[in-house]
Amino acid sequence: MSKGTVSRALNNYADISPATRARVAQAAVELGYAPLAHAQAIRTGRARALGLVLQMEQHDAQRPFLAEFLRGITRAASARNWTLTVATAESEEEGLETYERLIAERKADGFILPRTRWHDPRVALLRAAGCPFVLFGRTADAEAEGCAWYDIRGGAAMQDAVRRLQGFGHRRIGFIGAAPEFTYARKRREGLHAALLKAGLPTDDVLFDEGNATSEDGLAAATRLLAGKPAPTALVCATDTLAVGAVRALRMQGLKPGRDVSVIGYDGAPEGRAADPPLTTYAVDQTAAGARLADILIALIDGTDPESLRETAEATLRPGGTDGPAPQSKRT
Amino acid sequence: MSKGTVSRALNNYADISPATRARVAQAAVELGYAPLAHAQAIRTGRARALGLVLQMEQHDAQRPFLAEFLRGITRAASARNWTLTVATAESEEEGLETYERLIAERKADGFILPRTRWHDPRVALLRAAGCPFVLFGRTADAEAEGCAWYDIRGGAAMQDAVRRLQGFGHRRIGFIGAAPEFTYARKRREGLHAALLKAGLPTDDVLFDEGNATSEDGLAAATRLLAGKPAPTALVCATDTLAVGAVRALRMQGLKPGRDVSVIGYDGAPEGRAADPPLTTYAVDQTAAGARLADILIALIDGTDPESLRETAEATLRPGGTDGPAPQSKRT
DNA sequence: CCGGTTGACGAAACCGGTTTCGGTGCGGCA
DNA sequence: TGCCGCACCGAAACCGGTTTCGTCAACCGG
Repeated sequence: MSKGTVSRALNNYADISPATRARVAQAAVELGYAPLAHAQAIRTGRARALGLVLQMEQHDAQRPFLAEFLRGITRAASARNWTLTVATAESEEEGLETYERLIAERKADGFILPRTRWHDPRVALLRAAGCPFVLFGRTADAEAEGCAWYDIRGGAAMQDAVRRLQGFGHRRIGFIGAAPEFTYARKRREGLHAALLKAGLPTDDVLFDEGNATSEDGLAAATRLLAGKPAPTALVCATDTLAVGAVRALRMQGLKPGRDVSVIGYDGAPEGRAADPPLTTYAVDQTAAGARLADILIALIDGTDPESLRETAEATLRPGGTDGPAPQSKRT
Repeated sequence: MSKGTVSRALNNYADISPATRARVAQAAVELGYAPLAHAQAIRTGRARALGLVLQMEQHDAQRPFLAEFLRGITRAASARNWTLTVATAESEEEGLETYERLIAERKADGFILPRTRWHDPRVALLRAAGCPFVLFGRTADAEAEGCAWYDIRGGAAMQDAVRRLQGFGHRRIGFIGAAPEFTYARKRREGLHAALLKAGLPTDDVLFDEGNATSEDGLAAATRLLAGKPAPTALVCATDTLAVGAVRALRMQGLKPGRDVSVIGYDGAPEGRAADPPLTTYAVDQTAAGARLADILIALIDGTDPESLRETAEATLRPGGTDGPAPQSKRT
């Protein structure tokens, strides 16, 4: 039997009789034969590999759920017999070089772009290289540029947080935000701001403390916000990492989270769940996100129209013990 | 110029004149040319890809430092122009199947085996397939089987912990261990036991609580140990995750970590560093480990003798606030 | 001045698949 | 019976590199 026949049989070509196809499949199992991925790639141009470049910034908010994220990607990928190629970079320049190298060597057929920035240089690079990619989050002009994306509507979660806190009787709500060049930070801040406006609650600039990353940043920001007069009775945080720091700030001031001051986080990070009391947060399903991103990217590589590959999902409230009714007596 | 010449020029063959070599290199830069990795692989048999299969057990102690570990691997790999292929598996069976698939398709030239078990089925599988691999940790017969490895001497850290606690005046030291089928758990337990014996301190069975994984397990184990009579004045934990739970157990009993009971962890996990007070722990440099593992594996694939590719490193003490002098008054 | 080496490169085989193309055998129809 | 068309499969080109082999020119010593 010629190798051409074998190849067509394994690839389900129409001009192979069912009998032959079965015989080939049988023999493949017996011999433990599987076509070498790179030998296929040379002709098809498909390495059947997704690419993921992790930018290891000093305080990578993504680290706690990296494992879940990878799990989602690789599960979806291997279901279609694809694999994941991971690279890391210490800086933005190195990151861009890494994309170029992976594209040039064709180590990956397309990329998942985590932690999108509002103006993201990776988009221009990949577009120029003609390399497919899917955004986790969006950029300022993702729509106009015809990008595919998967986005968790963090703004909606912030609105829900405001509703929840308002229901608890809170009126003065502070925000501990992250670096606004990241889309997620920007969207969460905008969502909170809009919700406060809509609810008729104060939106003083002094209530918004942005540019934070680490737990220590969260502690410092909470300390600043609580020093305001009047002080907010609730703090909404852009990430759980920040929220953990904020809770620690409360403790240092002898305040009880959930009673004296409410704290709500975002992410659903393990350190929040394990904290005492557990953090009230809007949890993101990172496994599902990774899986959908992989599916979208593979569809994109297979030629699907990017405009039809845009999905959003919601973060879901995971009530903990760090929020509750606003204190009646005015604290000073 | 023929493509054969170009290939030899780029691969530094001896029979290419320096002038031609320079001209080719120049042209490659100008045209932005880089050989397609899979096209090279077809002839050389090298995909220049390392493989890493993560077994996503329910409570994967490795998750907190996965990012650092990946960083180390990919940094070392890309320095030699290799990449990393990552896969995940939900169970051991699925893990073994994943190795087989990756080997059959030659998506990876070799594997890094994290979280080695004392009797590890992956070794037999990879050995049978003739696929190079390096162990992070060792197996029972790694030496006899001629395996390459990189190992952090957790047993030595445990010995150091005993010395440290003995210096603080502790005599009755408990151990919160992990599942003993994992090499790291076994070695840490053995190290502690040996050190206690050597120091002439008690080694009652009741002082050893094994098979724990999560922070909740650590809490429960600490509660059990502290209920013993006489109760230990110090707890050494196989992982920081367990130690965090142990500290919480102390708090629930109104005991102050570092004063009433000392707790020492192992790993150097971020949740321990960020805890209050910061956890005293033996920190492992996961980035360095990943980097060395990658270097070793590449050397192995290039044909170096495995027996010469065995390295060990030490965990380093990172003093925190959870240990200190033994309480003078006998607690009941 | 000439034969033999050697250095440097081109030509072509090769890697293991995919895809195109052409041919064979068979059945159906006139 | 003869012709056509179709289903099916083998042969060969092709993908983009690597590696082997052979050739040619220059250079060397005698």
